[in-house]
Amino acid sequence: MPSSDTDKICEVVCSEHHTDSSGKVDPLVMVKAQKMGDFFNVLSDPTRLRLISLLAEEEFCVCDLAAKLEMTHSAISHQLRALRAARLVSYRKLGRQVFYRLHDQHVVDLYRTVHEHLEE
Amino acid sequence: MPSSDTDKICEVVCSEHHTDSSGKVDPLVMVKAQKMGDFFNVLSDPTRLRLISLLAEEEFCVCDLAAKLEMTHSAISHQLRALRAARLVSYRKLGRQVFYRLHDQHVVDLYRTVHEHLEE
DNA sequence: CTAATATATGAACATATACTCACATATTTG
DNA sequence: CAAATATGTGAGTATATGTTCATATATTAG
Repeated sequence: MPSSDTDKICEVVCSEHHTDSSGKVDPLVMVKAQKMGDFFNVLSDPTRLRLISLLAEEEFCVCDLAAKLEMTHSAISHQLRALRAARLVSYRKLGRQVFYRLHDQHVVDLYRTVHEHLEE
Repeated sequence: MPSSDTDKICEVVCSEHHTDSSGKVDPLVMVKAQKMGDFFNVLSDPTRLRLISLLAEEEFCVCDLAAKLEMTHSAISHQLRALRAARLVSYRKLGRQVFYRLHDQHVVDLYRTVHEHLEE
């Protein structure tokens, strides 16, 4: 809860330093901030990013993804589930294998943009 | 730990379906994946995204940011600390106030790109 | 059919984290 | 000086989450 006795807001003073009158700028509404946060959250895990880095090159089955990341099938499957829920990957079944690929190019673009940004 | 008794990897079968020989594609190395994850993690919180949405428009002091988000000064200060640590914001002191602004345009671009992407 | 393989998933556990609370620091005001 | 204001921060708590483990489902091999 905001505005307790020991936590008052400064009403007039701060705003006087602003360019416009006072409150023309509004923050992103909560529901949109939440959705945007959820999206970034999917990309905040190293394992999921490594999966994306592989799928950015070609299609892979769960088995190979687990082998390349040297992690258990279970761990990989759980993360692929998260990527599926975020609609970041698609898949096709072939026998008992399931091949995953990136859902569209947009994620790759975002991935590469940030990847380059961090090369400094 | 991978490759327990109940968690063997399929060595040959899966790779035969691939275009190239087998293992030409390598995942993002752990240390880079971690750094990239850390970066996205900063953007995964709704409060921090709302702060960024405000700072994308103009400079604000902590007091006004707290007022606009209807949150305590403490909560805002904690999140600004995270944004500072990630070098996403800069600040200048003016008397007892501290005015924050986005460190560069790159974050704004990323923010707007994803914002538009989610408008579907 | 049974056995083996490939993947999916719920529960449990350990870790990370966002907020509150209390308090510290710094600056201005009286 | 003391009081008020603006911000920063450590500790505690509640929640979220990534992995392991056990198990379930589905497909293929024998």
